[in-house]
Amino acid sequence: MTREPKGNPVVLDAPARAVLQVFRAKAGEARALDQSRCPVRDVLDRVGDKWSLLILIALSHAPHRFSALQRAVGDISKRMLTQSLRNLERDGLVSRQVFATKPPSVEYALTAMGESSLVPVVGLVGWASAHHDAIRDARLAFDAKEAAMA
Amino acid sequence: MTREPKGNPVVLDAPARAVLQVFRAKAGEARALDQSRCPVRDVLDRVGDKWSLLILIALSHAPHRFSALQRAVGDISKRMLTQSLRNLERDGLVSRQVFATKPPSVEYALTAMGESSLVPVVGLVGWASAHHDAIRDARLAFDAKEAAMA
DNA sequence: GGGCTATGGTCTCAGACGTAGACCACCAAT
DNA sequence: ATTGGTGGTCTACGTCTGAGACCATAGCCC
Repeated sequence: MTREPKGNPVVLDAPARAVLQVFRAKAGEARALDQSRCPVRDVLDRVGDKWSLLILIALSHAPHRFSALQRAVGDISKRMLTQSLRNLERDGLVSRQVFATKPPSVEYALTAMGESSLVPVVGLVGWASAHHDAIRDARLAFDAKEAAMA
Repeated sequence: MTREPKGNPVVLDAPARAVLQVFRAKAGEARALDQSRCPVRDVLDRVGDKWSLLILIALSHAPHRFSALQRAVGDISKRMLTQSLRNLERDGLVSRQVFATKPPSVEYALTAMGESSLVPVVGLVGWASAHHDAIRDARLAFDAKEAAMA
């Protein structure tokens, strides 16, 4: 026992499993070849970045200028906004265009690739919003159990 | 020009856009109500964590013991592994089971919710692996342009 | 003119956070 | 007795983040 095969149905469909297999293969191969230079992992690092997703989502609505973007995201510092935008621009997800107005303004917009990244992102957001109640409950239960321990 | 409406076709389908709308609504409402306590955002924080995704993916193959997990992920420190596992467990994505063997062993496995999280995760991984060539090229181009500036 | 706004950033500094590695207690095999 | 393997914790160090000052420029108001 303690090892009973769980009865819950497989959640992943065939294409999802296929993608996972591809990922495992790439991860393994990359690790074998060149430790820590797995391409999928570094892309994930960027997408997984706290601010990048938020910026992408803000830009999904419309192009934004620097300070409009800062206001849209809410609690991001200029420093991190600059840095995240640089990374996003470097990765080709966001375009930067300077307008030679008196105080020069800069407009950031999603590129085609940036827009395409929204597809998996909304998947994630959808999952998150579908499960955040369950997660909150799990956290409460966990914290209660932990408090009981102490 | 510099402002021509881009001709690229809309990438998001209707359900995706709907999810995005929901996210924007939640984000806005949460920010209005209680700055920085947006539920979607904190779930995203966890999923977006560098190690959580890797752990989830490792566990998707089979349950792992602590040190097996560390070997599977590769370059994670015990400290971060412990911490990430605690968070994942707290959120109800991963279960922890202790076996009273002579050196007690601990087995971590995905819960049903953890498995369900793989669906959006593979979406992300799929996107990443589909685009990492383009991203690598974009980075090269960006770095070259930057070097030319200097 | 002096101060205020707003533009897009950069710079600095303190503090939070991640990492590597030692260490612990236990047991089996050598 | 040493070595290795179990799951962690603890500490010391270094990196990264966030808040805010600062820059140059051009209105605007008084």
